[in-house]
Amino acid sequence: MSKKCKYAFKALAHLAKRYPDTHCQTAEIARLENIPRKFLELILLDLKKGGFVNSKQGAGGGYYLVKAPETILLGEIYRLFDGAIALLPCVSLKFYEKCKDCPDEVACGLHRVFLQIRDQTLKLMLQKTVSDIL
Amino acid sequence: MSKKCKYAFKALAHLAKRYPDTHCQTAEIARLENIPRKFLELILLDLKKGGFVNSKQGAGGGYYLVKAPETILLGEIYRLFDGAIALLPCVSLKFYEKCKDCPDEVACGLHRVFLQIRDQTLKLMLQKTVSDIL
DNA sequence: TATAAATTCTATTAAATAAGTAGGGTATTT
DNA sequence: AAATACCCTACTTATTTAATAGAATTTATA
Repeated sequence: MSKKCKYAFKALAHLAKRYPDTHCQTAEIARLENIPRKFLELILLDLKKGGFVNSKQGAGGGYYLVKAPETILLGEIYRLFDGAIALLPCVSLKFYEKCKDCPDEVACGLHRVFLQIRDQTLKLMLQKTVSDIL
Repeated sequence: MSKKCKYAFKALAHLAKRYPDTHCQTAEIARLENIPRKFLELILLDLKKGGFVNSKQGAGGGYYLVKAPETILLGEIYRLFDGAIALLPCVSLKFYEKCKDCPDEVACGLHRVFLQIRDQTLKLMLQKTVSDIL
């Protein structure tokens, strides 16, 4: 997992603690969660584009969760920042790509095993939510 | 998974088909498995250093498995080429690193979830062997 | 014993990705 | 009007990935 993705999880967890009452500023999140401030700004912007958070500009503004913490699946966030959950593109659901070197996917033993691994990882990632990491 | 690691799996599977009778040359493996030849050479060298294959130099030489296919765990190979199986360094068994930004690992919600994911991935990776990808 | 075949070793390279940093623009409150 | 805080684009630096190149070494065999 990239640091960007990890920081995103931590930022969401931070916002979840305040949900739904109030909002937080990037400077506060950055300080309390030990995330470089300018880097965090980019991350929160991505989370906003993804529809997970919203913001208020100007003095006294800040970020807040749009959805309840228990409705934000960890897998969705992972995909937003790091792409495929699968270890091989040919077993990916959302980022599928055919292997150039593999003539027959159905007969491929690697495909079979890493599909199993993807299945169980995906199951947990789509079952666990932001409220599970508080 | 890096291509290097995927190619390593495919090369091992190729050698496993001949085990224990005969050996294969890199040129043959490269051609039949669609792997760049010179790249494959480096990979086989790493597998040799890792103790999984052995080689015979000179005309008529080649590579062959040292261990039976069913004793080569996919997780070992993965670690040799791509390092940690875990998605976070702080939940890695063999490549553990403390998170600089996290004050308390035990209380960390991310740690908890990604430890679960690591556990189930590790279980499959150390249970499946080269003979499972033939 | 020369030659061809095959592995071994070292170095280099091009492209992509990761992890930030910088600086100004825009909106809002006081 | 000034301060605050998000918004946006660009840039940088280091690392990793996926090879490629070429020569050295070893071995079988003709």
